[in-house]
Amino acid sequence: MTPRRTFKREGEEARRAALIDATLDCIAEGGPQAATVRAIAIKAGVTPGLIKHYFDTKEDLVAAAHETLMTRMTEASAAALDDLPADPLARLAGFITNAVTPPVVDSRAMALWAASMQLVPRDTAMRDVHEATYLAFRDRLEGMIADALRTAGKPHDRATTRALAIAGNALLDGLWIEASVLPDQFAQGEMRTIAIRAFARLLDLKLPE
Amino acid sequence: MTPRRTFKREGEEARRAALIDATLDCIAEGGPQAATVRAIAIKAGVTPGLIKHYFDTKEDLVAAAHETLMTRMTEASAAALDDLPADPLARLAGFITNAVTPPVVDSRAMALWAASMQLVPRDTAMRDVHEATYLAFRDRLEGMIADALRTAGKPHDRATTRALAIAGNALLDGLWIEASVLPDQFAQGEMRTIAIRAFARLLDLKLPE
DNA sequence: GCAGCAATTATTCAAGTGTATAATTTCAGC
DNA sequence: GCTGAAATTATACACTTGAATAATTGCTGC
Repeated sequence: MTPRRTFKREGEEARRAALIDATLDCIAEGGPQAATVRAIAIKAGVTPGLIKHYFDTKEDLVAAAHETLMTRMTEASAAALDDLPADPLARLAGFITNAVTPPVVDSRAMALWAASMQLVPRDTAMRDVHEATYLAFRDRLEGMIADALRTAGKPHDRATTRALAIAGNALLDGLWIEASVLPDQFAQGEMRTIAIRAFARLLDLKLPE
Repeated sequence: MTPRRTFKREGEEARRAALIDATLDCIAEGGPQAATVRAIAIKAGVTPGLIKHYFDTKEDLVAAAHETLMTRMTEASAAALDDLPADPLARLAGFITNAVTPPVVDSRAMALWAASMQLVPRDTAMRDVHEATYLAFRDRLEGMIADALRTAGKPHDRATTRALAIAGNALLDGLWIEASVLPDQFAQGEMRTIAIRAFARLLDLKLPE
């Protein structure tokens, strides 16, 4: 008889995290259909049965994975804030740069994001997560836009900053997508320049390039 | 014995189109995993075996479906051009409006688009299709931007119009996504106003609202 | 060190998957 | 009307899927 495979006990949190990471890896590499319980288990270094132990159903695991993904994206953009300068104009410029250059720009991240977006229209829970994530990012951008406008002595009422944040957010999203998916279409540093100048014209401000 | 199901012969083109439409319906409703040969066949009103007759493999059918989807999106934006006014500023404004309002804004279309985007990073054929589609749309936008700038007597060299087209395209994409996915976040007509004003500031032009 | 519990693996199962092949039916050309 | 070829259906199959259950193992508290 082949001996039963040896194993080590990990904490619940570690195992759940490992399974979620494995799920995201599978989806990134082969799409949702590649994220089978067996493939996930192998990538997590575990047998399929364990999934059932930590998640009632595979659907639960996939949902947890998508929620984790969105949370991480939000946290990543928040963490980058700490390294930005205090001056509102430089701060906004740094924020924009981060959004349209690696490592935020990344084809794997964009594939995962697309997988999540696909679920949003038909899954209420996913829509709620997306809505919260979207608004959190946009609100942060709106705050920085308001600060930048105030510094420059420009009007910055709520109606104006809201509209500019919606447009600015859309601009960053669109640039992020294309930079991630068609990197060869853009020269080194071109995206950054385009993004900064577009924001400068959008806000009618001089932003440090 | 239950009698064998009666059928009618359709032309090859009609059947292929029906199968492709059925595939897109399945993906839109339940994601790629819902697009099984049986589900597709039922929706197309045929039996699963027929798929094999028109497509060597299911993968071929799915690939054809995605290519058709992208082609249709391009054609839809091209068709709308014919109904636009000739005046460059009004024409650009109309083009922008189309991109951020129904029927172009549509959650089903956005779910399908997300499904395609997910494939792009790991499927060269899909990337080629996406790249061609993206450039076709962007070039069209660049032409309209150049016309609008010329009309207004503003500089419109290639380097400038290229950067503005990349940014404008990203802006429209981002707004289209959010309008499609979170329609409740925006008041009636708000997206249109935001898009027009954002373009006006981006190009430093007065666009008809 | 040992008892017992929970974590983990192994095994099993029914349902669903894509595809290949055989059996029929439609329809165009004569 | 026949006939033959092509379109379509029906059937079969091997494999994968998610889940449920049983068997074992690692570990904590004593």
